[in-house]
Amino acid sequence: MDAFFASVEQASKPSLRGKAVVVGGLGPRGVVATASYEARVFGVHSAMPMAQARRLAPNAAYLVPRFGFYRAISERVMELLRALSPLVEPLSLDEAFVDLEAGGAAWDEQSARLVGVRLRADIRAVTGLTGSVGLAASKMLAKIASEQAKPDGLVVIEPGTERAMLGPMSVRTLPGVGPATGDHLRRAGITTVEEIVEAGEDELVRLLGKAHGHGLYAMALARDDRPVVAERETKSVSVEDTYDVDIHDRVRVGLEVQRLADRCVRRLREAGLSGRTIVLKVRRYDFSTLTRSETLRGPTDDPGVIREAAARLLDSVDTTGGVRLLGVGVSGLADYTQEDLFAQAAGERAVAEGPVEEPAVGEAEEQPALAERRWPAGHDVRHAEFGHGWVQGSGLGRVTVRFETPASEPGRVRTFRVDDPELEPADPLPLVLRIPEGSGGAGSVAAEGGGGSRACGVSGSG
DNA sequence: TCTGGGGTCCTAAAGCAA
DNA sequence: TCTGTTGCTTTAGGACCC
Repeated sequence: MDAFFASVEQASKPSLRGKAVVVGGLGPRGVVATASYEARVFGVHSAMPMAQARRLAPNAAYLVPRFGFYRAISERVMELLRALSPLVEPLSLDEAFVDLEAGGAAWDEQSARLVGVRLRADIRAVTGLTGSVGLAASKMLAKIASEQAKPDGLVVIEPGTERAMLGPMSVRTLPGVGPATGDHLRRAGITTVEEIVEAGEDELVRLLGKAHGHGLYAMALARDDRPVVAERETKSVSVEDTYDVDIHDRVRVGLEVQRLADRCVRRLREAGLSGRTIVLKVRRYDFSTLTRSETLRGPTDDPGVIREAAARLLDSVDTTGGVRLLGVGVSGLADYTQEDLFAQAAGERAVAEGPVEEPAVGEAEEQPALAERRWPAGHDVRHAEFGHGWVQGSGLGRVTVRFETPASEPGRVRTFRVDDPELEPADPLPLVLRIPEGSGGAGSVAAEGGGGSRACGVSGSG
């Protein structure tokens, strides 16, 4: 999907269409999650500190992400993909690989192109948004193709043309080459893909180590046989918070770690998981980051156990000078707990006395709502008199609302007191009024398998 | 006003057992 | 018994991705 978060906001807010829109954390330490193409013109891009974005594009609209809404839209797109093939590998809310050959949806370039064209039309019909499609014989190439297709395009990399295409491209094009590896290679005089090939496999391994070296050399030769895998098991669950100002008070640090442990447990339980290894993450005032971990004898999802482990780990870290981020995570996951095993053993002797109700973890303490927290920029609201709108900004006891809907003309702005009884938070409205019947033609493309594996990337964000 | 949050994978060191 | 090798597990850190 193209500039996904920003595009969703533009689709639901007519007054923002064609305008610079930046979605991300709005606090003093926020970063950009997605910038609309209009905002990118000013040099704003994802992962950029919000403060810098505001300097570059002071007149852009700045909104907080609405993940629940994005997830719902993402799910509709994923459904379209799953109609093409059972092998769909989501990479994020806005990107996925599809193995078209496995789905019998396509077997040669012509049929694949047809599928891509139809898919893009279906995405538009179902979500009102644009998506880009890259078609190629491997995941790496499909991904590169989809990058080239953005925004709102379709690119096919024809078999046989891969090496010539990759050769002059930057090493940074290849998956797994980020800033650090890019620098490393540049210092060795390697800046393009063909220079990787010229350097040779041994040199790459010498420079980058075994796994990375072999892997990158193969990619440079356009060799990539990684399969599209539909169901990948979660390996870890974690939560973390960056604080608006550094925390110096050791007692407060301890309390935050307990809260994070509880949040982590909640997530763990929602996923029906438990884990053996507890990880504490601390980012200090100077941005230096350290982790401490402890592995238990068996997996647990017990809030007390995880809280205690996190507290023990905190004992071993020096927080003088202040901390800017704290995190708690659990890995070594299982879908049972040590206690289950004991219970099972016990259950073989005695009949269960009925389920023991664990006290719900850490609920109750929903913050007494700073007015600004109640009216996050970009979130939908409903006013008894003026109808549906969204928060344009809030502060100083006021909240400014623009009244418009996805289907309306750009609307008018009005300002209210934050405690105005006529105003209440609302759910997002659907972006398209009518979902076309039978769009997508689920499973309607029949075919037998064919030549090389064929991956199709639907991609965006960038 | 410098630098989010949720993940994955790899490496290296150290301890331990065979 | 001493020494060296190998391999597994735990821990810590780093790079990368969206």
